[in-house]
Amino acid sequence: MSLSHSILGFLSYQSMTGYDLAKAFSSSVRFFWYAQTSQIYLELNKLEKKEFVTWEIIIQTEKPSKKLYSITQKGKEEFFVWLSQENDEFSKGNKNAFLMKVFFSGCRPPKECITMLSDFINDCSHYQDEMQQIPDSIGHYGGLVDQEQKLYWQLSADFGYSYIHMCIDWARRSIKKLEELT
Amino acid sequence: MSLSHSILGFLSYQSMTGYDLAKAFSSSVRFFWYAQTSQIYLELNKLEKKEFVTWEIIIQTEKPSKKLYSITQKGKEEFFVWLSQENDEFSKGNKNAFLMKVFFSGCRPPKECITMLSDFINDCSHYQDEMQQIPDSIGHYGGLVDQEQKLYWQLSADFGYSYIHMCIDWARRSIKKLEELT
DNA sequence: AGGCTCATGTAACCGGTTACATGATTAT
DNA sequence: ATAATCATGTAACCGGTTACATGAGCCT
Repeated sequence: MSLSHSILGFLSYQSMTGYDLAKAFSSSVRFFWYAQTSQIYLELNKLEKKEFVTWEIIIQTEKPSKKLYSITQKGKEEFFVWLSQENDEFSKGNKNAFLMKVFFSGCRPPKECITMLSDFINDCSHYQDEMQQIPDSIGHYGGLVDQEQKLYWQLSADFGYSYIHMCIDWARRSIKKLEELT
Repeated sequence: MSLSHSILGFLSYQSMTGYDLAKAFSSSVRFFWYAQTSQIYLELNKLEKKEFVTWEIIIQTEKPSKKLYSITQKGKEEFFVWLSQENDEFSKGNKNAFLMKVFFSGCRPPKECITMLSDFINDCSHYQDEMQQIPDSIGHYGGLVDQEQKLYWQLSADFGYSYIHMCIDWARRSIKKLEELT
């Protein structure tokens, strides 16, 4: 369970509403953890039951009222335990339907796989563009934290850039190999 | 749902038992789709209900009897529909708990993150070694299919190699950046 | 007798998705 | 009016995990 822990992570920066959290997710970590708004509200309820967060109603005059969630001491402890836990990224959790299709593409004309790979490159490029905006939005939230925190944000974003770059390179190489077939 | 479709993919090569499928998965596609043995049996039942597969009991003298599954015409059609469907790999399905930890590591000493990244590199190397064995096991199954099919297997494996190489490079760069902090 | 490979499942659970549902306030 | 933004949820579903359970036949 990583969504709940990353919610705790964001709340450790400052208190936030479910709506704020949804925006924070989509403007920073969505390239490695896309979180649905509805799911965030569900997780907040679960975290409340575990006493990792509390909330208070904030009445606003110009906007609808909102529930401002804060992390508890218990929540902070849970967060730090999670942070220092070992994780095995490579043995589990990699589900790549696209690669599965590549794997099984021997039964159809090479041209179809080339098209699929071209589409993939387009998706990559599109995603690359979207990711360019992430540093801006991180800058927007950047006021909350010190310079050192930003370095870690940068590291995770670098992974994203490197990954997408690798994907494009691989797809181009693959297309070349398939074109040699014909 | 990609597990069920990749089961159909394997069955399109030849008829297999659940046990065979589990071995085929773990010796070929496990680096981008780890499948539990029990899950494979569950999926086979579902595929049977949808009339995508049929089975017959094979009585063996030296070994326990087994259920040999075969793909039906309906199953083949379903498989090809899946193959030619568009997929958006980048907007969904990327859940990376490790990157989440990197993202939130600003609140702890850089040394701890460096350790985490070193462990990550070790995991990568270990995984890299495991992946070296995949071409051999693909060769073992290779008798089933023609040379062209093998190219696609190679492409998907190349993705794996490139990915892991990228991971190691990124982790090394990140460690350097963190060491500059101290 | 003990361990290995071969072989097949069931049950409880869980994180996450999809779709649906609602309502306040502000700006045009 | 009506669209956009702000704001919060529920219900049904689903793919996959974890843990458990069983048993045949072979080898030493």
